[in-house]
Amino acid sequence: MQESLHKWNLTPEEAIALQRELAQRVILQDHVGDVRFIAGVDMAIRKETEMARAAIVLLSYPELEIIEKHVHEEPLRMPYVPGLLSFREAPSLLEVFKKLRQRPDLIMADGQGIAHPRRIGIASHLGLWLNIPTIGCAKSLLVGKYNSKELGEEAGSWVPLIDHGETIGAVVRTRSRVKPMFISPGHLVSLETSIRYVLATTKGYRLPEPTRQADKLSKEKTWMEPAEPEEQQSLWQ
DNA sequence: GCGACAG
DNA sequence: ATCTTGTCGC
Repeated sequence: MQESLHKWNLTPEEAIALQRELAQRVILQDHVGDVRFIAGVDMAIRKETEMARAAIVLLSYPELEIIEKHVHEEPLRMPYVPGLLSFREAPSLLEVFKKLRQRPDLIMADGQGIAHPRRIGIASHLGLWLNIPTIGCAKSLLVGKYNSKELGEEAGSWVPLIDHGETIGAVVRTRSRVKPMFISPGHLVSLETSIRYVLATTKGYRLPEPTRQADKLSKEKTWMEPAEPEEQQSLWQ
């Protein structure tokens, strides 16, 4: 069962205050046991219908074979606000997580872990809610700086991502001569272990398999029929 | 005041 | 994130 940490329909000010509280609970030491199952989560949006589709894929490890895949569709709840992504996407991701029959030992999310202004990106937030180790696998930078000249062009090379003197993640070349990924611990995992699992689950593509498969599933063309206008409602306006 | 800004 | 066709390269 998921313990309800808090409600989700908050104002931006309330959400930021909540993040400051929750960030204090994030654990950056490894509490990763035997890893046999890794889940990847992602969400796609259909602008015209304002529908969201959350997707989760469970892979075996180290084989990386797909064991389960599920989606959950619902109307968008919140607009996108930089720094508050989890309030837009996490509720849907938690819903689709409920469909898993096998509890994952590790979760990889599309977005930041602690590489966030308040050190609680969507991966950290999900980890706290589920009490499962999580890793943030973002395709672009939110905060922090890094030495791009020191980042090698070959797959596997990485440099630390630093914000105000604090190491908050790593910029990782998952594929040779391709734009790097921005990796950061979410919850219950160290940066070193985060990098290790990202590289161990990357199979010739820029995105590691868990996130790549979830991304693919979320974007599949077949969507549910749009709801009739009278049963549509914007929950944030 | 001016940019920057996960997805 | 989404919109949107072809195209260059391994």
